[in-house]
Amino acid sequence: MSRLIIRVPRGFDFWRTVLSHGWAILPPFECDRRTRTLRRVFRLAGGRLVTASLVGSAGAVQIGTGRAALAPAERADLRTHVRTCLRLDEDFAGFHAAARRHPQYRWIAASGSGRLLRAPTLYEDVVKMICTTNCAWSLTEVVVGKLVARFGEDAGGGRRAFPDPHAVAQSSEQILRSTCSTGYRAPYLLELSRRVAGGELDLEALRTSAAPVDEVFDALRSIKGVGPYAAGNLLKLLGRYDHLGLDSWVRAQYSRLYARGRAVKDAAIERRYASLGRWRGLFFWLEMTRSWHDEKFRGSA
DNA sequence: GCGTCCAGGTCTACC
DNA sequence: GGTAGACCTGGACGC
Repeated sequence: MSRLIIRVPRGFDFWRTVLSHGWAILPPFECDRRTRTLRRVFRLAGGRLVTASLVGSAGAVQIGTGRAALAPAERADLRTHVRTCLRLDEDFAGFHAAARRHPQYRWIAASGSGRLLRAPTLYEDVVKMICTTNCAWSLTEVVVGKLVARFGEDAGGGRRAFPDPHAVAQSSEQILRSTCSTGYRAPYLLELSRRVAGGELDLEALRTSAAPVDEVFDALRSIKGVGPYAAGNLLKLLGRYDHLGLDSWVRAQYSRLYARGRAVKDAAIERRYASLGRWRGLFFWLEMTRSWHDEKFRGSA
């Protein structure tokens, strides 16, 4: 059995990162709460597909690949993918220092919160984010599951990779609608996949871009189907936390927390977090989901 | 079982 | 710049 170990930054909490938002239960991610294992198919350099199981331990993340023996270059590639997904190379010291300056946010630093799980590629994150728009979470699960089942390459053992943009690009609106329940999002997903597959849109470059956040936001907004909500939340997966990424769920949560259930204008929510600077989107998300996390972690920290 | 209504972001047309 | 309506699906509800 092949096993790799990755050392993690001090204060890193594997399970809190896994459950930081809904990505962990969207295929090809699989989340086993009983064993606290995150599993998925990774596409390594050279195109080989490997199913890896990730488990947190003291100061490290252990990666198991079953019987698959990996070449040195493949091991290095897998490590890179895992580091990307778990945000291990992102520095949260500034964020936690900022959290400690606010009594109501000290729990964030104390719990090591802040890392939001992401996919190995921004293409996968964008596809999934489009699939969260204008529908219930249950439909998001259905659509992503069908996309992976229909277009994801078979990795053996009943598992599939996330679809390569070329595979989706060769499809059609009609097929996406009829086999993946994408509805009116079909042309958006098709156009996105064709632009990425054709090299016109270099999404991965945005992950390392030093451009001002507004430029990156505009680049994301140029993708059909990506509006303010989707772009704001994709920015968080790029390590830019300047936007709140408001949707109906967080609006409702905010109104429950601060307005006794009454509706609150977006501008008022924005004003409340404006003083938190470039981290405001992350403060906002963690605050809105705090009770959600407490339920998930109760008695199991 | 069937029909109707509604919620959920984004796009487009229009003012 | 702001607003209204369309887009599509699944769930809730009434019959």
